[in-house]
Amino acid sequence: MTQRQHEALRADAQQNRDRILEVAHDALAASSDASLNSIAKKAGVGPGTLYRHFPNREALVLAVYRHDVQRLADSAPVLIKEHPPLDALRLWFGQLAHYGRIKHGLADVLHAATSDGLAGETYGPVTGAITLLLRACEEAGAIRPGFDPDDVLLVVGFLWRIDATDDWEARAGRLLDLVMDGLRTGAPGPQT
Amino acid sequence: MTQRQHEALRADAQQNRDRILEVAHDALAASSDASLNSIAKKAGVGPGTLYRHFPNREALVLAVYRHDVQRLADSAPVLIKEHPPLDALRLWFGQLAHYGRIKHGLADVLHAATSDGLAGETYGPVTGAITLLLRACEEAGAIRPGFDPDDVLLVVGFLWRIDATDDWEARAGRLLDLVMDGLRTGAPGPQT
DNA sequence: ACCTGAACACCGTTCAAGT
DNA sequence: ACCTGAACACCGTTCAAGT
Repeated sequence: MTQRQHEALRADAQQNRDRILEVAHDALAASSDASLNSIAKKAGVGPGTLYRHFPNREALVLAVYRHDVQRLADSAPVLIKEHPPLDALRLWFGQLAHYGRIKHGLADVLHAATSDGLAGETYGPVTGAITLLLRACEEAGAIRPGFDPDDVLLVVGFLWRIDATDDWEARAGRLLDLVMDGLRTGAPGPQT
Repeated sequence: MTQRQHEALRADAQQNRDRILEVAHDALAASSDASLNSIAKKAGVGPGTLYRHFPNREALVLAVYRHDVQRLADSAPVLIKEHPPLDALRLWFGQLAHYGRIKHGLADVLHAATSDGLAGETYGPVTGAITLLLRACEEAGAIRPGFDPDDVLLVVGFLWRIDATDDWEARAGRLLDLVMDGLRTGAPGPQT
């Protein structure tokens, strides 16, 4: 279960790193804007130690959710195998929705990561999954070709901004349908 | 040009209020997360004075952008008169995009205001404008009926999250087309 | 190599004291 | 009735000093 991150950290450093991630995971789940100082304190390390491992909040959050993001991304090919492409896409969006709701802190970070160069690291798999799903749909002739995965993710970003009312699932469903309809073949070109 | 906000503030209070709004407008345009303390200082008032007029950041931002929001809302009926409904909707989205880009600080606040009860005050006109546009489109048979204005605004929220690259207009255009296609009549019901 | 924790500049927010 | 500005608890971040 222990992971060698960069290669051969000193034993105590590795312990600190793991402990910080563990604490951060809980703290961020409880409140997505938990302060770094408070996380450090809960982890029993000085603030300097936290900053040594994670130079900024974004780096920490990305590290915390790395595994979850990977799991989400990995589900894409599975869905494609088990469902028609369009259904797979829609189902994956559904997972994305639930995912983004629980790990609430991730939303902003994901977007921030898009614009910066560091897409490849943690955020890349998400783009990869969308690419895969879009391609499958294209090949089946179910959606119009030429959509950019990042664009699609940007549009679907509303999922993270639906408030936690009790009908959020219905709302998310309706809005996902709206987007799906926009992606589909059959929507006309320009004008009425 | 001076506005009686709540009714009969004392003269110096009114001056302070105006001055704060003026400074805040510039400061927020320069950096959407300018601190309230720094705004108070630039306005030449103590922090307490700022808090007396605006109990929190949200209240200040809403007050600052009140007029701009109103102007945006007012353009909706004009567009409807001058264009076919679907074009009007699309054009209005375009204005919303430009608007949201310049007054960058407003984006989050708008969303925050949606969930809280205070929609009516500053945010209401936006919903009103969308309602108007959607209704015109429905009556022309151009879009499917039953869309919730808040839902539409939520989806279109990606406009505020497109980064300020030089092709953002093209990107925004593509994504708006996507949404428009989802709204249109002609998009099939369920399934491939 | 790595950790500690005091320290810095700053944040939002409050409130006694003034006029 | 309104304003001032010191004060509080906290934030992110740094860095000398320790082991």
